[in-house]
Amino acid sequence: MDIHAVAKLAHVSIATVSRTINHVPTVNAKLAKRVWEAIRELNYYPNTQARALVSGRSRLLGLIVSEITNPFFPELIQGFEDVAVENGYEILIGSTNYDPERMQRCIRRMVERNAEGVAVMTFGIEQPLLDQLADRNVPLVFVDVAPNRPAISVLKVDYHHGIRQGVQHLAALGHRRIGFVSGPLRLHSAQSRLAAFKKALGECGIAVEETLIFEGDHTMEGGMAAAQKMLAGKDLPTAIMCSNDMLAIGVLHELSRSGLRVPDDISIIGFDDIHMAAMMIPPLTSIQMSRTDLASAAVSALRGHLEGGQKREHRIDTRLVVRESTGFPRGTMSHLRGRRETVPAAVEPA
Amino acid sequence: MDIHAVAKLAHVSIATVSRTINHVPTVNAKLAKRVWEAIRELNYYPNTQARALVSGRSRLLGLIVSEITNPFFPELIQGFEDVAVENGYEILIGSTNYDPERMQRCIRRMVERNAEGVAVMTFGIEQPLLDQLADRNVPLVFVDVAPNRPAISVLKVDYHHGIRQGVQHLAALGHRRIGFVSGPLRLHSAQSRLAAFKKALGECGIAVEETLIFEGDHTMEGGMAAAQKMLAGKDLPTAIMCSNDMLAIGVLHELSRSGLRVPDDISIIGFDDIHMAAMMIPPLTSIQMSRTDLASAAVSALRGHLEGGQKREHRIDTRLVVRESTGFPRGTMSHLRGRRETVPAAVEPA
DNA sequence: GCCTCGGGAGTAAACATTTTCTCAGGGAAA
DNA sequence: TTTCCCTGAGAAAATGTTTACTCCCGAGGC
Repeated sequence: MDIHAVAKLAHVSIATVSRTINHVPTVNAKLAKRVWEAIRELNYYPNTQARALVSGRSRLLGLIVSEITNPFFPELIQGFEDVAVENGYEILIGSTNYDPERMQRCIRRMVERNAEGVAVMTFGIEQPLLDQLADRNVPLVFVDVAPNRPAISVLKVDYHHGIRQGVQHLAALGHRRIGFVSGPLRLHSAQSRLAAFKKALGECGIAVEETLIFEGDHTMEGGMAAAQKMLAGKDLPTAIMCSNDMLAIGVLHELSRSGLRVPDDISIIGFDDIHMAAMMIPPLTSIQMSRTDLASAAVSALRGHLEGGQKREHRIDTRLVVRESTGFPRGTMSHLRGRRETVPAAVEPA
Repeated sequence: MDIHAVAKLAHVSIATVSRTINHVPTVNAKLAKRVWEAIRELNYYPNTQARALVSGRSRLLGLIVSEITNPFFPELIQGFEDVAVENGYEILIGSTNYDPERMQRCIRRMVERNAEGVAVMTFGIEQPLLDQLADRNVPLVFVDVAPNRPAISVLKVDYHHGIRQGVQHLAALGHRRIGFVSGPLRLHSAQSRLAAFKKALGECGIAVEETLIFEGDHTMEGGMAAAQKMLAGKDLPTAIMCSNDMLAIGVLHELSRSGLRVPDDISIIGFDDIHMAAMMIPPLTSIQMSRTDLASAAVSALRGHLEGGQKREHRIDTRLVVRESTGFPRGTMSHLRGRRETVPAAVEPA
């Protein structure tokens, strides 16, 4: 069931079969028809490794994410896969779990399998590890920040836009003490989000209070831990912004365990707007960063490098999605409670 | 940077390099050392496609899941990947989204890439589509049910055990009207879960009421829709069991939107025990089906076919994990509320 | 001392393609 | 009619491995 069988059945040479399969235009229509019929009849599939070997093109794109169990990433992977497959590429997934050793193995696998391009969506680079890829001139895409070399693109996320919308939303509701649960600050994206938050506070005329800023780790457990620390402090914030939705879910959970109500006692805003956010109780106000945009920008950046185009920088927007985890701060405008104009009415306790 | 370069640098033949890499024991230790040094110095990686081409082994395992955005599957993928990589395999992921056309493409990709084995974890087979794989004698693993052919294994999930525990738990709390939100009934696994539920009801001496059984689709939206239908009925159940956690989360969300409290008004039990279940408000009582067990059973079944072992059937356990979404039915034993002995005290509203 | 056996290393074939040459044949121009 | 060019198809080289086969050399047995 190789190309020779097809050639024999179609009474042509193997070269003609190959050309037919690859849609080389010089092949005679009549022969091509015979070839396609033979292919169908034999149920023939070209051998990918042989193709890759001789052509030097694996048609494989790598995607390295930090944590496949964070729902943000499956949504991203889905989009990435769809766009990649659409363009005739297969994808290779690696999940690092923030572990440099796993990262190392992922990269090794990408190199071994000859991935033609790799998207590193871990939101934080481990520079030395990636040299193996960069040294081989494998096109790369990063998020936020990237070494400045040829064949490397960056997806610049405009954290500031969405986060400012979030802070403005809180400020408009009357919040002045706004806490922040950050991601691990060694991650560039976590730093950017925190910086955007501080900047937005300034723009709203609110002073930054370092005691209201907690470092988490982008997991639900991290959110719980941060909330516990926060609750242990004496002067609670009236609203908390989180560096991602998983943190927000953890915070929400911990507040609920402590008997605090969201948004009546404390408002919460997440980041990413994962699908699950809308299902939380209360549904989580969050800052959306489109996974499909991110995915298609990543693929198109890689394709750019591979197929001649370029455009080294892509911009990704963020925007606030208001749901029911944000409301007026406790004690203010309480007579209006339940009649908020900016958010749909939450389910109030009986 | 191919094997010849290494051979040259180490002053040996390419065959010796190949043997060294593959740990063929006959190679002289001294030469092997020279080879390894050369490999390190050149930073050489063997070309996977060439290896695969000549050896006929791609060292690729396929994993087809129904929906990568359902958190159950990333957890499964994680486990599968870990075990596969541990055994020197790479994985190829396909997500069908319950769409036969996508399934078709997934299978085609698996065949084209020469996957050595494929785990079909869609919890429901599309028989004719899989013939392409079966015809090529690719070892397969299914969940619950599989065509009886050589090189095909089944992972039999013992739904009944966990579901019975769940029903018993509810019955012990005093529930007699227990609803069920099933998955899509064309999926074998959804049918099995429903059947196990009915059987367990019988064992607890509770009659099956068909009007309390709703068909969902294993998504949160499906759970919401089912809950809406349920709420539209006149005689509400006091507890609801769901065919997976996503449904349960949807139901929880919809009940909350309607002002009903869980577990005070209605108890809920999910299935799968995804990580997120513990973070819901209230934390979801669920029936655990271990992803890591499933993953390692799948890989070991495939390896069995590939490397000579066999064992065609693996058993997967399920067990109840009690959290706070289950409690006494409304109106009964209300004097005991807050003093349940079987469940940790829930956070009661003030 | 010679022959045989075997350990260990090298040579070359095989794997299934793509792609560059090469060549045949036909049509058009001189 | 001859020559040139062009179209289209086949032959063969090349891709980077693994592995069967060969070969050399040393040791041991007769």
